[in-house]
Amino acid sequence: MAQPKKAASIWDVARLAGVSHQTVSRVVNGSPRVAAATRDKVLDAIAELGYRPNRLARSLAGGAVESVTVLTADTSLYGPEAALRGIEKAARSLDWSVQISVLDPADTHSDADIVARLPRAGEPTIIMAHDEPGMRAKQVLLDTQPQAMVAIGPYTAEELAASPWLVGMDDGKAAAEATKYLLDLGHRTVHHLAIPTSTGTFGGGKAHRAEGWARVLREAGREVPDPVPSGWTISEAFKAVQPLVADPSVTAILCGNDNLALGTMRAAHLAGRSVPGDLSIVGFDNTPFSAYTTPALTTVNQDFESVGRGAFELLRHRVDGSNPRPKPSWPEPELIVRETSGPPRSRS
Amino acid sequence: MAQPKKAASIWDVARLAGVSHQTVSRVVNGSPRVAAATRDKVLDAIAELGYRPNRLARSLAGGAVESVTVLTADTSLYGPEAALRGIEKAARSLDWSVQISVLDPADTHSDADIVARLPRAGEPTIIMAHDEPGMRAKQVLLDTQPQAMVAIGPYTAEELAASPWLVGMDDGKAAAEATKYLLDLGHRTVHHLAIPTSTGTFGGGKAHRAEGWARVLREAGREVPDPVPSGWTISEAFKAVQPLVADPSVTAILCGNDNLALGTMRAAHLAGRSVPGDLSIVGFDNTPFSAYTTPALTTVNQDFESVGRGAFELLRHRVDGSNPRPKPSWPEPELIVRETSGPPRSRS
DNA sequence: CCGAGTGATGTTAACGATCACTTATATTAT
DNA sequence: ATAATATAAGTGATCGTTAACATCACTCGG
Repeated sequence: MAQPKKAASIWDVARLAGVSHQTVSRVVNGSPRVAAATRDKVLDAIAELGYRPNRLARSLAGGAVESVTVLTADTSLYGPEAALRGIEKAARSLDWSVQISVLDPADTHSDADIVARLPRAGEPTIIMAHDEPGMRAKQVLLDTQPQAMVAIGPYTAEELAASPWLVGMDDGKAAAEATKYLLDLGHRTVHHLAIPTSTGTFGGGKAHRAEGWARVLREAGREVPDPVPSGWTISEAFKAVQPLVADPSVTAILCGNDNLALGTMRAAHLAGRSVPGDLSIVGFDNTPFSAYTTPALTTVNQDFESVGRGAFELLRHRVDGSNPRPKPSWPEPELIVRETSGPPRSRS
Repeated sequence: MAQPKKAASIWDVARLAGVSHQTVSRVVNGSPRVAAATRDKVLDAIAELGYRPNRLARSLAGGAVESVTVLTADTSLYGPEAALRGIEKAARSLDWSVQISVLDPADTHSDADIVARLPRAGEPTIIMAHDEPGMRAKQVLLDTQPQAMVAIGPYTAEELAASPWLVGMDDGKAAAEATKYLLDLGHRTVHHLAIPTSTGTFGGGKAHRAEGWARVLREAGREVPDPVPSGWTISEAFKAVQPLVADPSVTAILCGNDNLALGTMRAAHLAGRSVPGDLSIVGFDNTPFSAYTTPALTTVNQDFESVGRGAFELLRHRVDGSNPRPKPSWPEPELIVRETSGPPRSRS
């Protein structure tokens, strides 16, 4: 039944309580310099008017910042989605608000476009830098407001050392482990169905997972087959992986993520190849569905939610330096062996 | 290399261009009352300083609103996530910004807590009202700022007529169709693995999908088995559905969403029941993975993204009345028959 | 040749808060 | 009693923008 008139401001509260607006501000912000009696009067007035501070005005006036903007390209991907969840949780616990803005890979964003996403100059920002638009945005903000940005992405130890604004996991190492596991199982080599690289064009930019995989094969003296490029979606993977499942000499495929693995399983099934008998499949990310496919997917667990939280903490540190520089702290990627991987069928 | 000094304001631009700040404002907002020469001067100054308007200040000053807050309980669910994507796209195309705030089902939010999520009183808000916290938030905002809120949720025709702030799909009808389909296939009855109801306690609140299912069974004069309550996650479904898959008299299960269906498929597999031979399974939502499970899941497609876009348009209409009252326009839910459903094995 | 109309700018006052001071009152020390 | 010091509350400026109104220089019709 509230009249849709207009919200109460700090002045309305002050008038009703018979004090100055500044005193109201003190009460709202929990200043100790206010008499108990006055505080109660103000609190009553606040309750009666249903007053609540306008955050916009607050941050305009130079109060606490209390907001983060997340720039991401693909919210339907499990990784970014989980990381976003982590950011949101961490932010909420401190009463920060979270804005999201999606970078559409379809349209080309000028640098100005990207910056225009932010509600104001210097807005604290977290970028999901796992693909081309994300990398682009990362670069723009790095040039514009390096102190108020953090990027989430895969990294190598050297990259992390060089980039105090980077948070993420060592994808290369995780991929290496998974590859080693398959080799130890007795596979002659391991094929790779790869997620798009950060530059969009395969072979161009960084591809941490692919690099880790290739390194292990090289070190083991095995043949390094050409990685097969795929898009992010299951259906793209399904199409891309066809030549691999059709080739009986392929006995193990490391997939760039669980979506790709699911597409691969389906393709293998339709091609009449049994998993893991004829073909071992390993995914990446430990997406919720991966434990419930049949056969259940062997994959690499990644705690994206913790990474998101870590990114938020780092950002907070960089923006106001209040909290101590947080150390990245989350479980290392870990191989979870389920049912889609096994030794190759002994040949001849 | 930008000095992290401080962002340029409209005054800085004005000074550099040798005009008043208001003229800059006119240029920025595309007012026609500005001489071409002046406009150019201002534009140059803007470019030189890298100026961009501060949205906070803008909306404080009574400018266009340009922001929506989305209140949701579970971003990991496909429906809300897709709807959020739709909202974000629609918002972005109009240069609105999107805030999200997650209602944690774990903690109990007081009404004040919920309102405190909003950056300011009267903030345009979209609520995902598919569970208890969402319904609660819906009610609070309905009391507080009915003009600036829209809820997304399942509805029946009557509910929609009564609630000009509601957007969503007719889940009951969709569930009815799926049930009818299974009955037509020859199943004696259809069991139901149900998502949590909007009040959290099963049997309490609305459960549109369950109602549609039950109605069809009743109308067909079939036995209406007790629906089996499940949580939202695959693992909860896997546990909850055990009695159903263990019972050989159960030949068809309508699942409240595709996650539950996946859990059911897995449970059926482990129980040694073949799908669809021994057991038909139908899901809900047409989650991306559903086409790629083996066997591929029969499910009900829902265009959540369009619903999200519709919610945004409706909100915009309600907030400023500028655009015409949008009519809900998106595809009806549609049954997609794939491989998990078929006629029951002829008994005896 | 002058008042009205028009187009391009400038001026001032919000918007809703915080911050840095200043002032008034109460308490304590000398 | 008086100065020194806390403590409580008020005043005014400020943040970056927009809205509303004021001003100024022209042009035009009578």
